[in-house]
Amino acid sequence: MSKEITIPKTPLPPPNQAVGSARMTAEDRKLQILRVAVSLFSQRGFGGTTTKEIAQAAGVSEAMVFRHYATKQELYSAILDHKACSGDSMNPELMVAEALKQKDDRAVFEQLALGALDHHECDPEFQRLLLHAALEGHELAEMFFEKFVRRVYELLGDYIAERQRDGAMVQVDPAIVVRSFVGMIIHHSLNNNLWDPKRRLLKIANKDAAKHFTDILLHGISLDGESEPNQGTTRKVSENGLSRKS
Amino acid sequence: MSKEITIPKTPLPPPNQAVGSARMTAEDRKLQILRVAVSLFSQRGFGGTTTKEIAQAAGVSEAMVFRHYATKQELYSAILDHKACSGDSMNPELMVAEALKQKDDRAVFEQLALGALDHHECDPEFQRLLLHAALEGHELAEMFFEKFVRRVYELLGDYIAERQRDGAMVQVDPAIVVRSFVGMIIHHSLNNNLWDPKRRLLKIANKDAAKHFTDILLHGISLDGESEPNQGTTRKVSENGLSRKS
DNA sequence: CTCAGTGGTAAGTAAGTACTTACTTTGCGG
DNA sequence: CCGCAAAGTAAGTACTTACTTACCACTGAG
Repeated sequence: MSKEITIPKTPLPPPNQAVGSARMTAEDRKLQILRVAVSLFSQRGFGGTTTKEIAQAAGVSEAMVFRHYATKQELYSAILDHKACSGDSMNPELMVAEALKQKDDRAVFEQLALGALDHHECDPEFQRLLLHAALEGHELAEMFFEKFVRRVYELLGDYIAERQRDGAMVQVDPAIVVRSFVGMIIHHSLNNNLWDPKRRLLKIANKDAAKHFTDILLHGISLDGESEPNQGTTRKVSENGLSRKS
Repeated sequence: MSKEITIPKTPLPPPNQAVGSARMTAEDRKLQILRVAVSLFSQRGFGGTTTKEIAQAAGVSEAMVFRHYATKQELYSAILDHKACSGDSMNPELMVAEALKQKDDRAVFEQLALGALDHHECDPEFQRLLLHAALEGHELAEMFFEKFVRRVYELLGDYIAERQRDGAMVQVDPAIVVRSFVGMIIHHSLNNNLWDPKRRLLKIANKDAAKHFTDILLHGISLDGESEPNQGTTRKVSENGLSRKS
């Protein structure tokens, strides 16, 4: 079935010994090993990466890897810890605190989207690593979910509920609104990083993407006024648990 | 760093020899091996699954696996072929042909969403398999992208462009609308299958999810009429390349 | 200089790994 | 019942894997 296949085993970026093979302090070497391991694990996953490859990529012998990390597992965990905890933009609250207070819907969603898109763009390894971890059932994926995803849902969910009470948004389960919006963002990043890195389907700057996603979330794409019965099926919103003023 | 971790190696569903260890025809056994391999590969990925495990799960000796599939790669490819080509609902056109002709926007989007959600729900292995393939850079992922994803973008994109010409939708790049909508759907399935199988964040029937996603795409969540300057920043739609009759 | 400590390695080892070979069992048409 | 092909296996092979051991080389304080 289909033609012969040999898994690419992408040709291993040339041994990273630029200036690296010169003697380093333990700390530096440990970090360097971690960094090349990040790159390899994110490309090939845990099971697909060998300690030998890691050592080669770092320009040292395998024994050095094991001097710094007792086991391959420990190295993997160290990576995920490092990525998840070195909290650069790991805090959604900070990113939109101002907008939240001012109840500036557009700013809330757009800033959040832009923050996420930029983060995924400048650190694409993170998303791949996380996916691998989730697929392999690694507990660090669960940790990320609990510590980050959950908080985004609470933060945004609460805000939406508040705006609904203000009469500024339609009555839908806030969770589904969050899921919709997060879906647009994550899926877009996933396309850029994994499925379509060449941007064959859609090439757009993060800023524009964030704007358009926010537009769609807030206002949708239909132009028909509140009347204009297009099909009879169009616009029976209230049947779906949605209610709208007009 | 963090506590000791041993990758789960989920305890291997008990040797699948229900009645299976009785002698089977070559054809049946081949299919059975393929089926258990699907399950294992989707759980552990290609690199994480051993041919021994596959044989054990199928209740036969390893040699049998290699009688039916010359190499592990061939087995993997056979699986992806099988999944991708056994075109149950692999054809988006069919699912919405009627609605497309009638220009029933709601039906187009809602039916597509429901179809995808149902498919992912009743065959969760497929999504995992595909993700593994994409992460590992397997060409079958590329094939899926070309044969399916691309067609969805063309189909939906063309439809949206048409509706824009009809004056029924706002002028945005159709591709970004497609991305938004597909994002909601895929991300929702991914949550259900991978991140949050217990539905802690959002528990909702596929039918309802499809409806709500469609609602949001078509009409958004804001209630402020076309006027009512909420913040000054809210509603400068036309600046973003969006135009709206109003 | 010396000599201890640190950064580094060559060359293992035991347990896997994908894949083979040579052999046994089983069912079935004649 | 015979014969024989197809279903099935036990026990390899050649190689890789994660991890170790025992040893070197450089450096800088005394």
